Amino acid sequence: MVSMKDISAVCGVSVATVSKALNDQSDIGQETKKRIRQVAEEMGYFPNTAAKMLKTNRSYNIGVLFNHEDYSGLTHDYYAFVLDSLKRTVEEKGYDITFVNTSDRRAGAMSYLEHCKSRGFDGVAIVCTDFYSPEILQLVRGTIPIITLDHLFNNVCAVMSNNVQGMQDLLTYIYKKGHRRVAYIHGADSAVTQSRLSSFYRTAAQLGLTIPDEYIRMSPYRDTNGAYAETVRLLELREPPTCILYPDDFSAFGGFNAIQERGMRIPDDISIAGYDGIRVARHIEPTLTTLRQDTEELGKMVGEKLISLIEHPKITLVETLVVEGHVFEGNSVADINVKSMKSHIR
Amino acid sequence: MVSMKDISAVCGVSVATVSKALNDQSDIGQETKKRIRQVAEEMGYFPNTAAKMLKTNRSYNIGVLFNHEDYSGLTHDYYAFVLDSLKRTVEEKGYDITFVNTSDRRAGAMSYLEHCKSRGFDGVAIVCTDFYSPEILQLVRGTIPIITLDHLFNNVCAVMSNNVQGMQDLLTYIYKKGHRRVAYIHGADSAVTQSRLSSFYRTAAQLGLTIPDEYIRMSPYRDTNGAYAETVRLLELREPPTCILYPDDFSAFGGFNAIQERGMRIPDDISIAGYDGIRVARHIEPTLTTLRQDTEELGKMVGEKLISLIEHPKITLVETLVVEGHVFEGNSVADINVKSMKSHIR
DNA sequence: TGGAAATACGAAAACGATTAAGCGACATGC
DNA sequence: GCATGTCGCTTAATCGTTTTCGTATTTCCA
Repeated sequence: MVSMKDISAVCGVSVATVSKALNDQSDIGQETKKRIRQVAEEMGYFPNTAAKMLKTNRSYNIGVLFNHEDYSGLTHDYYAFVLDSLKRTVEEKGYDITFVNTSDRRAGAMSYLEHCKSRGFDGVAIVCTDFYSPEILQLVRGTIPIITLDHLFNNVCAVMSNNVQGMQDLLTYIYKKGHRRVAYIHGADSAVTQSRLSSFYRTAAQLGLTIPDEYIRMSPYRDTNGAYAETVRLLELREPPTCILYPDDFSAFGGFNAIQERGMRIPDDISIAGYDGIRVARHIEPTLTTLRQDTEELGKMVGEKLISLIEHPKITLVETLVVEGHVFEGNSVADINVKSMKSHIR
Repeated sequence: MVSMKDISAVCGVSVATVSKALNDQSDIGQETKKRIRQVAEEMGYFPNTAAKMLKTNRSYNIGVLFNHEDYSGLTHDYYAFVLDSLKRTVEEKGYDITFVNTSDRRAGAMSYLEHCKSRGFDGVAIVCTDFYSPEILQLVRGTIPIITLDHLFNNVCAVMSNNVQGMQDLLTYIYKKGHRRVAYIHGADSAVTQSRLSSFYRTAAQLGLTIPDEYIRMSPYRDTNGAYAETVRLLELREPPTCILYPDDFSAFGGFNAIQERGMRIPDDISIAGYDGIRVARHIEPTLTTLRQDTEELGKMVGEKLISLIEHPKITLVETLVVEGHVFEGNSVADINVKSMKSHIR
């Protein structure tokens, strides 16, 4: 690898001058600068990142924390799309992305925070993990700029998909379609689940819906079998719902199957709705009505805010950025309004 | 950050000694080593990766090349699962993963190879990209250990999903189910496509199947609309196929919809099969018969071979590792054997 | 007991960059 | 005419490690 020393030798100047020329510093002659840059170009020079890091304490490298263990991480459409958008956003600004090592559990391995400091990450995006683990707490309390996705820590920047508004929009949409008996199979306990669930209750109350307790069930996220089982139980009620909400689109497929196996049709006999807006939901028949989260925007926000935190720490607000989703209108929710029936007839 | 110098001061030894103690070198006393290690632990020491890299030319960092532009990259189930497995594999061995920056197209930005050298990657896994681009060629010809997924370069290690065997197994399975009129909508031209297509023809010949030209169609990977359109054309043939193979599971959904919209049922009226074995294929009804690629094994192979290439360059063979997939038997392919009809009746 | 070998440690150079301080030459101001 | 300022460059220190080589001390054996 050609270094500044090599260039300085060729140009007959000191390495300091080369450094200044390449970094566009002020105290250098136009002529010299031009010549040095040209020679550097010809010799195929590129900087040694390690040396630069050592001296400047800047890595132009961002850590991304993705935990697999209990979470689906990378293989979850939602996170994959957010990461994809995040990657493009920061790469365009000259940053690279490195995963925070979460699998090295050998003796003497470093904690997340230590690992991040050791690698010299300029900032860390915590995307998908157990936010209550001690290691994560240590990390967010450290001195590295941090941003979280879909979780709030005190005094830490966060990007959140608006689950409250999302659930409200989705339920309101369903209400407007004429549904009055709406069941909600929610996911396992988490901040996200709580937002959605309380929004569900509040919106139902505002709309004047009464939700019997047996309409509220739990099934872990992305567990099609669980969703299947809960769907069966809902269908067996004396007064079954006319519409079922699922924790996510994936779970909705479980419900989908339970319903079809009993010879019922969607949406004619019963309506369903998912959450997330994963691709395949738009490509099956009937297309799934769901709350589509804006993963492109979420990833972009995470990246831009984190870089702002890194580059302008003083003037960057510690705040929570909220990204809106929107109802994706598939055809899994039937319109059962009397009004609309009439209009159909007319 | 506490450095070796700090530790040396506390212990009253030189930094050289500290370095040796922490790196388990030979020429150091047992007593001193123990003491230094203990102090290091107490002071919360961890190494400065940049300094270490600078000195040793080892980064314990692996570059992963994922291009989004025309390829679905991260958001493609297949690649996401491979990456997930790769990540776990290398992290357990103490390596981190950094994406090769493919989005920085600003003036003066580095080529892939320069970027990799600049970051000091110990090795690079080329997972998903346009393998024919000049930048990629420059990269594989460089001096960094390289491994590719699903593409062969001369003198470069590769991990391949066995597309030849896979297609053979899939078609044979379908044949055994009694199908004699099998259509294949293949993906856009690539090494993978060619393997599958030639395997399809060869297997068909071996089985004594005659495949009319109009049964072979093209639709880009993961293009549901394209698959939809081609399916319609196949269904409109004077003698339509009894089974249609798709480029991938996602495309199969396009066919799925085309078929259902025409009031035909799967598999009673027509059979379909996908390729890849993405999750959702197992969770819709009818479950999709497909060739499931072993993403877990693929990612593991990529990681292990690359690390072997890095750590034992002399004794590591430059070879192509082939990973077998297997037919996932859903219920989208009907058994139309006379024999089995009989056995049904019996 | 003397000398060779083994052992434990330190001094210093190096990796490739950045940057503060300094220095000569020349122009400017009063 | 002398202090002052500006420009363009060099010198040298520094970031935190690793590693070579040298040296002092101990051990071992003839």
